[in-house]
Amino acid sequence: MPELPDLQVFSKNLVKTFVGKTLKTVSVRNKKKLKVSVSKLKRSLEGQKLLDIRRVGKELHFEFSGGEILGLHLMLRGKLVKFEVENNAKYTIVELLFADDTGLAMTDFQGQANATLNPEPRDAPDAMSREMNLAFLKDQLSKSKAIVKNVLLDQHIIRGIGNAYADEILWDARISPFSVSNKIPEFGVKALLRSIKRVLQKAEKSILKNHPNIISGEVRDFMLVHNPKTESSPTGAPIQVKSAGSRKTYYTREQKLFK
DNA sequence: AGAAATGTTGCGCT
DNA sequence: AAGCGCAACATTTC
Repeated sequence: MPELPDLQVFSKNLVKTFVGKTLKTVSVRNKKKLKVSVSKLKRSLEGQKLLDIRRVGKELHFEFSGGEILGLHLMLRGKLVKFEVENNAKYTIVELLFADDTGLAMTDFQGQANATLNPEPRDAPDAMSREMNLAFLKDQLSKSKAIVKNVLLDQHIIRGIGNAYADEILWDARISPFSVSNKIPEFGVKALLRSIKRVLQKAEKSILKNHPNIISGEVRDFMLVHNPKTESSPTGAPIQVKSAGSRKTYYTREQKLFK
């Protein structure tokens, strides 16, 4: 559910509540997606101090004093819930209980949200990182015949952009989501890069301002085109919708189609 | 009360 | 063979 800007704000808010605390117990209520044994997870993390929480792509990384990292991925419907002493949330996947009896649970009624111990570092740069620059984007687009929206969404190429923000970014850059990646000229790639950074940065600021303590859910009321309640873009063009499965692409004729 | 929404994986088709 | 489209995940929330 949440996308990069939401997760970025969650990580900041979680830092305020939990960093510096010592983990008393980690409990796994649903181990379908857990790739290590529960005993190894407990051995690695329990008794360790939480040093930092960072967003990496669409994951949240909890860094502990022993050097181990717990990665949480909320997938489509995962939620984070704070609790005291006892976690009564339904559909809990994992729960962290700290020494002061405050805790954090990750829940998901679909059972898709997952936890990883020491997630593998990936080559693909985070959308907000310095490595995500013009040279990189140009290179990636030049070697792909896929439509540009699919490149933005491909977590093996760029980490962190989801369906809704991909539409917002492409509208901001005035590039059609159906443009063929290797046909986009340099000025288009530049615009796209600027829009990636601008749209994500603006969204993060807005979420932080309007939902200063949020650690769950998603905020998308400010979205300009990826928004079923809106009929036209700020510049007056009717918004078109194309469905692919259950996911939708929102766009307008203002966006240039390179093919 | 029925539709809609988000991400990832894996499979089949072109 | 790269790239697309779909199904599955299974319940909540609007």
